[in-house]
Amino acid sequence: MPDDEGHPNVEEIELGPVLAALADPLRRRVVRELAAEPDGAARTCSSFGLPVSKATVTHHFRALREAGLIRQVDRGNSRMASLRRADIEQRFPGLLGIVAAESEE
Amino acid sequence: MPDDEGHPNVEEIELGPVLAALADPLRRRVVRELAAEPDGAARTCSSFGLPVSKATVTHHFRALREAGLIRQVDRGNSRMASLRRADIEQRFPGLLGIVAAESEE
DNA sequence: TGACAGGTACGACTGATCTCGTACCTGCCG
DNA sequence: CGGCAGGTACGAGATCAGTCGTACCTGTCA
Repeated sequence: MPDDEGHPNVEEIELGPVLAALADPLRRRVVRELAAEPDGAARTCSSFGLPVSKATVTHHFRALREAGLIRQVDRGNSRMASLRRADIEQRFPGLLGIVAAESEE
Repeated sequence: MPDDEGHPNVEEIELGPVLAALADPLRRRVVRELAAEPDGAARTCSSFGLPVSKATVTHHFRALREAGLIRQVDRGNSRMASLRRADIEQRFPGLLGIVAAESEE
């Protein structure tokens, strides 16, 4: 099963890119908010209210998607992002919990 | 209790710098090798045989030290590095296990 | 149909990061 | 003492990452 539009499949998720993606505070915030929602929840990119331009938002979501942290699917007008919770938990158990436990600053 | 020579104390260890430090494969390798040794084990910087110059080795060990991942103490001629296992485990439980579980490539 | 909102693509700028060479300091040992 | 090995400091080069503006595409909705 090949990659679907830049989404690595589970066994292709590498620790290096994942940690690099999570090194950015804005991306960590996205993951944290998604982790706080019920499993499978999907939100639009713009619903996070990131304090950067649209182009930069796209850039950050691509980083998350290519690292394998989120899945993005087109739904009509927008593109919904959801956390790949089970996949990440399978590859790196506990990692999501560490990110989710970080407090806002 | 102030920082000791660039070593943050436990409550000052932040997730961002830690993840940024671990995003580099060379630094992850150092942490992995230290994690594989008995607790408290100390090794010289050069004993890891990193495939980079001395100056670059110093750079990477500073990144690890300032993130709070290792502790470096002068011992005569050399500077011994040891993993801050308990400190990291207290702040981010499971993180070391994730890094240690990564296989060589 | 036309306007608009959500996203993407591209190019550009800026600052950080990785890398190195060189110079230098400090113990150890012959 | 003199050399050497382990590390650091500094400066430089190259590459990468975060940011933006602009242009553009695509559904939705009045």
